[in-house]
This record gives sequence, C-alpha cells and structure tokens, in this order.
Amino acid sequence: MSETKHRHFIQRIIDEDNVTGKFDNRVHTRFPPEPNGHLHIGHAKAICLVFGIAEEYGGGCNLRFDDTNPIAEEEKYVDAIQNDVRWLGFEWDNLCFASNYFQQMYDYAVQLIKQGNAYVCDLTGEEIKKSRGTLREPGKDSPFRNRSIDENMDLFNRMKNGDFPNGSKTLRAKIDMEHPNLNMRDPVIYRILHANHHNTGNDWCIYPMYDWAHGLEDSIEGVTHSLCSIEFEDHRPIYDWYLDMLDVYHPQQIEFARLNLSYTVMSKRMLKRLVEGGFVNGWDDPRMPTLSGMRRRGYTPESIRNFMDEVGIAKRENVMEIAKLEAKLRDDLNKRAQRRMAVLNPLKVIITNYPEGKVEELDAINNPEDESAGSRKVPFERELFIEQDDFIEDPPKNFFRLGPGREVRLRYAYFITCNNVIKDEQGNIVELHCTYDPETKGGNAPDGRKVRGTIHWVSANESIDADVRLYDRLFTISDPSSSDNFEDVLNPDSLIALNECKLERSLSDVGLEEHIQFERLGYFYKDPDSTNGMPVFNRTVPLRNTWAKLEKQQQNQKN
RNA sequence: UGGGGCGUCGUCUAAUGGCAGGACAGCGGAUUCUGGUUCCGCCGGUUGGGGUUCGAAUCCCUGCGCCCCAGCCA
Repeated sequence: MSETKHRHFIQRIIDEDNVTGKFDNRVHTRFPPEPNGHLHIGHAKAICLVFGIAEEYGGGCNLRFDDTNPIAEEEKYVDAIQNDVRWLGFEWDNLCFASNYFQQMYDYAVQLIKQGNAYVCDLTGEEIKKSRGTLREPGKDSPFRNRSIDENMDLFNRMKNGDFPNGSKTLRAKIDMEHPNLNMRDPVIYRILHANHHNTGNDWCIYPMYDWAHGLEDSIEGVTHSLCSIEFEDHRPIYDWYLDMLDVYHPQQIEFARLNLSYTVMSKRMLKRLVEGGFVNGWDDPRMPTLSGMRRRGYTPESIRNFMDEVGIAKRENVMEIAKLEAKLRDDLNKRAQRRMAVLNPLKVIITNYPEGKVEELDAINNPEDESAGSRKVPFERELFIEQDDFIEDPPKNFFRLGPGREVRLRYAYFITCNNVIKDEQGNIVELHCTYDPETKGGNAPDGRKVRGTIHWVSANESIDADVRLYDRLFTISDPSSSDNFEDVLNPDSLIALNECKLERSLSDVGLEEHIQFERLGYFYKDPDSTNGMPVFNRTVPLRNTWAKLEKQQQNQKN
C-alpha cells in the first residue's frame, strides 16, 4: 500500500551519518531513566524510539540508570522500570548504571582541573544564584575562579574525602559568566552530598551533576546518537563542551518533542501529587498514565507500541488526543478479546411462559473476529437479568431496545416481548414480565420477522457476582496542567465502583492475563484485587457507543 | 527582555521548489444477532505581510504567536 515509508528527522540524520561514516556505520542508543519514579506513557514514546532505532539499524540499546542523585533515587524504582520496559516488549543490550562510572567521572574532573578548566568554588547556592545573572544581565565571576591548579586539586581531593559539609563547596567548569546561554555560566560539575547511594553506598560524598555525567555516560558506553527531549536543547553546548575539553569519544545529542496526552498529566510532580494526595490509589491505579497503571487497567503493550508508531517524531510541541490511543487499544483488543455477557446494573426479567426449573444451554460465539476462538454454552432459564439501560418505559425516538409491548432479541437466545412492568412502592422498576417465542431459539425467527434491538443478558441463578470498576479520564479539561487548582479539574466520576454485577458463568475461571469483551459494554481486565469469592474487573475502555452519542445529541436539542 | 527552539485540517503527522496527503476526531450512509466490527462517502489546513520563481508549506526579508532556560534536579 504505502510506497516509501516516511523517515523522521532522526532517521534522516542517522542515514546521513551512515553515508559519511561518522560513527563507522554503528548505531547505539540508550534509554536513561533516573530511578526516582515510575515510567509513564510519555517515557514509552522515548523507549519505543530508542529501542526501535537500535533494532532498525541493527545496533544496540542500553538501559542506563542515570543515578547521580542519591537523595531522590531508590532501588525499588530500578526494578519497576526494568519490569515496565520488558512489559512494553523491549530487551536492552547492556544494563548500565551511571554510578558504575563514578571513578572515571572523578578522574575526568581531575583532568579538567589540571587543564585549568575547572575550579573549586566556595560560594553557597544562594550566592551562585545571585552571581549567575539573569536572562538579560550577564553573571559575575566567582571570587574563587582563579585559584591555582594545585589549590583546586587539593580542595577537590578533600571534597571527595569528606572534609567538607554539604553545600559548602562545588566544583565548577570555568567557561564564561557572561555567556548568553545560562547553562554555560560556570556550571556546577560536582556537589557535596553526604548521602547513601542505592548502588555505591557510602563510597562517595560528591556526586556529579547531570550535564557532567550524561555526556560521559554516553561516551563511555560508545553511544552514537543520544536522544533526549527538547528541553535539553540548550544543554547541548555544555554536553559538547565537556566532551571536547576532555577530548574523548563524542556522541551526538539529538532532541525531539516529548509526548503529551489530553486529559491527563505527565509531570512527575503532578503524578506524585495525585498519589500522595490520595486522589488515586497508588502509582498503578488504573487511571494513572503510568505503565503500571495502564497495564493494570488492561492496556496491551502492542496497542501502546502501535500508538507510538503513529504519534510521529518531530520537534514541535504536541498534545495527542487520548481518543487516538483508545482507538489503537480497541483495535488491538477487538482482535484478541473473547466475548462474554455481563450485566453491570441488573434488572430482573421473568419469562412467564418459560417452564420453571428448565435450563437450556445455548451456543455463543467467543470471538466473531477470530473463528479459532470457538464457541461456548450459556445457560438460559426463566429468570434472567438484563441491563437497566436496555429498558425504558417511555422509549424515546430511535431507541431500539426493550419497552412495554416491544419485542427484542436476547443475544444467542430468544425473542422476548415485554408485557408487564413491576414497580416498588417508590415507583422504581424492579422487574419485567416478558414472554418468549419458542420458535426463535438461537436468535432467529423462522417467519422472517426482524427486531431492531439485540440485548445481552445473564441467567439469574447460573450467573456469578462480581465487582466492576468503570474508569473515565482523570480530569475534566483537556489540559489539566493549565489549571491553578489541581483539584478543581479532577473528574469526580473517574472511578465508578459497581457491586453485585452479574457475570456469565464461564467468567468464573478467567485468568488474570485475559482481555475480555463484555458484549455491548467494553473491554475488561481482571484486577489483582480479585478474591476467590469475588472477582474484580476493570473496564479497560468502553466500546464505541453511537447510541450514547445520539442520546446526548437529543438531550442537547431539548435544552 | 539575552539565548535556544517551534508554527500545515479540531488533534497528530506527511509533502523538503512541482496536484497540500494520511490517521484520529466529527458528520452522513451501507452491512451486521454487539447501537461493536467492517466498508463507503463527506467535512476540514499551510501564522500575517512582502519578495525570488513558470511554479513556494518548502527559498529570502519582515512581522506575529507559542514553548524552554536564571537547581548544588534530571
């Protein structure tokens, strides 16, 4: 179909490098998360990109933990991140830790000092900030800028040995305090942090800053193309400066735009607030855009990867509509999910002309998209449950389902006609009395008559109970980060927990890894909160619902 | 404001001097024992102004708008 597949700007750069032989036709990328939080759908874009590039060019990709800040980082995130990357479907060539290069990084810093390109500065954080200048004013040189190499060597050595308290000294690059790029105004290379590191313990009390560490990590690992997000664009000069000064192998940093998704947040800060404020139930809450949350909700890695194939790689800001992700999800689930019947909000139906005590086993197709999935038996009897939404006493125009005197098809079963509506004292509908047409067994009328509606159902006595959790977007506005008050734009209906839902019997032994379509409702996925007695299902995503859309339109017209 | 980056349908994204195309969304229709799926059709865009050119989204000039940077975070 599609002739020449479009190549994005990063592929073009690499193609060009492979023509000129810039990296000896080698391609090696890396995914460099800091182990200080969970991976989210935004990371997935980067993961798919860097692992995808490596695969496409027959190169390699490292998973590298950028663990240069012991205060923020924890071992548990190291494990969680590996788990998430694997779940997405990628395997790294090397598992690396920035902290494994601490000695090399230190040695390089010594080299820089000896070259006269770095100095130990006694300014406090506040003083550094002041002397850095502003966007329009140049900075001022630190009074410690011209210490001798010997003095710097001695001081730096003592910094490493733990002679000084936190924050009392830094090692800084001697570049240019008047540089228009603030990152070049004598950036800090090392800071003193007497802290326990998840990997190196108490071996070090000085830790490298990102700008110093990252390029060295790339260089040490022989990375060719170091892909990162756009906000690091003004860090590229410092990335290049360090590697040039050290005269070491020099990878190329290339920046691309990160992924944003409508109706959700991606910043670690906001995600953390959601968790710590108790607005969601943990990092793997199925409403969270974290990979662990999406996994629990029932997203498939394939659907996420397919989505990433279409988001595009470019430099401009972008906000992908969540609808596109969901389209990819449905697309994947439609093909793989077996169909079952489940009634979320049950309404009792008595088939008055059906013999008491009789149970028939009817054939139901497991997946119309996959013949090999076969079929199953569903029990039919005199007492059934249907969805409350599938009956309206005074049906509006275009409503095809059940109403007084109306005939509909019970899927895979019989045509039934509603004769009687039973209400309680408050006037709530509690039961429907219907009659069935025995000639329509299986769902077809021999006389050729048609019904507009087909509804799902479960047997009252042969069904099992379950809790079902319905999820919706977490926020009411497309760009929640634009709001000052986080809580104002939280969707109060992002989770609707239903109890005593009625499931088809065959759902009693569904596995934790199985994606199921509840017919006419959506795709569902069993939650680990399930117990032996009470299964819990998460709604991954609802089916497209043109009736709901119509209904909304009709309501809007009334108003 | 100094520096860096970015502007193409509602949203993403192609076209890199030669018919502005695709996906999602929206709208309409066909098929259907899921108001699902599938299929068909429609709608809709080059940030403004000037210039170069037979021809400009693309090149030049000049506006305008948006994003990022003043952590001893990454």
